[in-house]
Amino acid sequence: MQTILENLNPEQRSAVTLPAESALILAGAGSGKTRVLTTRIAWLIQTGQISPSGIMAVTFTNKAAKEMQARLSAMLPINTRSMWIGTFHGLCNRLLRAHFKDASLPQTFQILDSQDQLSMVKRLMKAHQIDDDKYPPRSAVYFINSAKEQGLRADKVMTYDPTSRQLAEIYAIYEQQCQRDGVVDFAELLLRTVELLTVHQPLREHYQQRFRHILVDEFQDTNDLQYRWIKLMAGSSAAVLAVGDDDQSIYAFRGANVGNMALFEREFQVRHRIKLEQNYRSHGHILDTANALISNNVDRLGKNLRTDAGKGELIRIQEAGSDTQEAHWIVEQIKELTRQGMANCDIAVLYRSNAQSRVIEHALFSASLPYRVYGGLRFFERAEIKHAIAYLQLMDNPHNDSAFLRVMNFPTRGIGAKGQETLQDTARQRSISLYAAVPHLTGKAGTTLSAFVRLIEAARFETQMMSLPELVQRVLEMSTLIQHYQLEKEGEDRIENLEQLVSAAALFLKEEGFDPHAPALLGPAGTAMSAGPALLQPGEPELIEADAALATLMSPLSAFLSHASLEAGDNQAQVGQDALQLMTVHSAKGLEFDAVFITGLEEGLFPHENSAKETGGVEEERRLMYVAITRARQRLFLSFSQNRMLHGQVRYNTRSRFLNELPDENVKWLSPQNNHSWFAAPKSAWDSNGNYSESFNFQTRSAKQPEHHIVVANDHGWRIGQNVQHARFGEGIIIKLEGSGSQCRAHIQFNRLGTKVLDLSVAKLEKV
DNA sequence: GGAGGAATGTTTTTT
DNA sequence: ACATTCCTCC
Repeated sequence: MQTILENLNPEQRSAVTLPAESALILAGAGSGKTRVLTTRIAWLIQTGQISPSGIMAVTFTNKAAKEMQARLSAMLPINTRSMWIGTFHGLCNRLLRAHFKDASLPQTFQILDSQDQLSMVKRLMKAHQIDDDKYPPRSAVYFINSAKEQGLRADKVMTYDPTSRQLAEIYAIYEQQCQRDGVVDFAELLLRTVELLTVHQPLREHYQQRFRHILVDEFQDTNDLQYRWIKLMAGSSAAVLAVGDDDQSIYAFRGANVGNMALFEREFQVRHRIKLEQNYRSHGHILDTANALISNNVDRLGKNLRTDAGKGELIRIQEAGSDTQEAHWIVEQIKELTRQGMANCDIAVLYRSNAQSRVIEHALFSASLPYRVYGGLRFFERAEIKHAIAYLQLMDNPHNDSAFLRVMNFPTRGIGAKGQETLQDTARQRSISLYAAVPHLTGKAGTTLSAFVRLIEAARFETQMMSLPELVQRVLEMSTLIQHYQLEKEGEDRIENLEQLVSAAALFLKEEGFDPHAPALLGPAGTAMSAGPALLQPGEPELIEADAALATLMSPLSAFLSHASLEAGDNQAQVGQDALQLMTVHSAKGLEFDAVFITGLEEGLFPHENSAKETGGVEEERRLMYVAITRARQRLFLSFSQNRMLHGQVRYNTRSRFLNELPDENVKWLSPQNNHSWFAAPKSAWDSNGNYSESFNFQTRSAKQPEHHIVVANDHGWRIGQNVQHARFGEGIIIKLEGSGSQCRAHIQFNRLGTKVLDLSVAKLEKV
């Protein structure tokens, strides 16, 4: 035991050896958070306080869960597969599989990913003749997901105007359809589990007694529903160890609620709050900079990183004339770093939004520097893979209409739009799935669709004794997907991907501990999995607890399909041996590099202009900047550009307010500072709530701008952030200016009427 | 059913 | 600017 506690600093050690009660660990960037989490688990087991089955550890990403498992098995000779370590969604999936009857789900329920969810909503809106201009499907999806995150079903959503009533109606229709199809979306996995545990006392008490220790990673990123789930699983006696960093909360835009940290302290009667402030990653100048920047935020739980490493190099700041020049400067700096012996893969170029990568990529490519861009399509999101998966889904659960629609005519088999419509009408009239509606059709559509149904049935019959990889292989043949892509001009890659699906299936079996030869369609007891209608009677209280191993809960096929939805696979970007790393600041969270470039530090870009409209938006941007800075171990380079091409137009931006928040003694300006009073925002103009600062950016239509010439005065005298009064619209604030000369428009956020775009030569505005 | 042109919407992202 | 999706026409 001594060994695992060795080399921990006092803070880490006290976190690892906390008594069995709930506690909050404020883990700063680079403070050894994962190490503390895994060592805590190992210590609990090794000291005999708990058996592995009494522990649950929750993360947000599969990557984090895997890393935790890997580190644990390196520390302890235990089988981590049998432990409850996983993502929120993965663990809820397990619970629902074990108690599908009590959750009113079919045994083979399937998981919709975001794409599927959106197309389902689109489809339903069309079928119910709901105007998708007035109610964009995206916002309907957003409405549904946020309602679910608040724990609200369609009949419980507050409606106060025609719009919300319509959205609630869409939600209700969607909910019904999901239940009929036997599918659940991501939010539903959580909500179903929360409802199940709320309603089902014996089940709830069972798990509350089982898990004596619950550990939650990245607690600042939890949403309200996830918090409720943790609370239900913990009950009154489990010890919850919440690990997080409020300064790294950058996901409020998708429902994360930092407030959960404070709420947790109150509701779980937390007596121990431990701060991990010793940083093992960055040199002094970098940390000082990060600390100074983040101190501009109010309402922090409070934390200051320190390091034993030396001050290191000053942070370099470069002002470029244009985005192209910025990219060239980056190339030069990278060349110098690699000349000094730094590996490409230890250097990262970060940006606020993906659109910025293009120019940088171009410069790197021209300089023949190897790079890898993160983000983009992942394996299971590729169209050809989604098609193959849809066939597999139909074999597992033929009532999945989304899957049916995706492939009933792919590859094309002569089922036109009309036939599809007839089928959908029939199904809707009878309240049955498309699959079940096929026998009711007559005519040509009926014949071709029956053939399709027979294909699925034949596939099920033929493969009933096959292992999963064999089954996948056979389905690729029977569906004629491979054949189809062979005829396509550029189908090579797609065929390669489809073949990779077979090996992905084999790898999956191995990783999850399935018998590699077990029939893929049969459930754990060797029984056929029921793909029956979703309307199941709640069974008797079943206290057969969910085993952590998927192999005991699902057929290999069902398990593989959940895996495909829950873990979309790697971003299969350019895989270079020793490549530079390009990514957004968001995706850099949790990573670290010897040298980091943070680019595009301009008002409107970083902080992003949209953030000014949201409450706390600029604070979140500042945390994002904090995350970016703390990725760097030795060298940090910051850059901004006087103009850049965005959305096909040249934009003129002022430098980011964040640059001015960095202490002079930690930075070195490489370019002479441009100090036009209206060009660089004076320090005094910033407001830590961030609502506002002096800056301007406006767009012009001229296609080619001289690269270094930038000074275009805002001749109309208006500034972003100016409070204004309009005769009809009342008071507001200018949030954006565009155009120049006589064609200048201002975007104004009015206090009462929302945002309007006004022509400055026409509108009568007064400064307030 | 597929090619090709118009319309559209561009912050961040995991599950 | 550029990618994606929609829509029309053969």
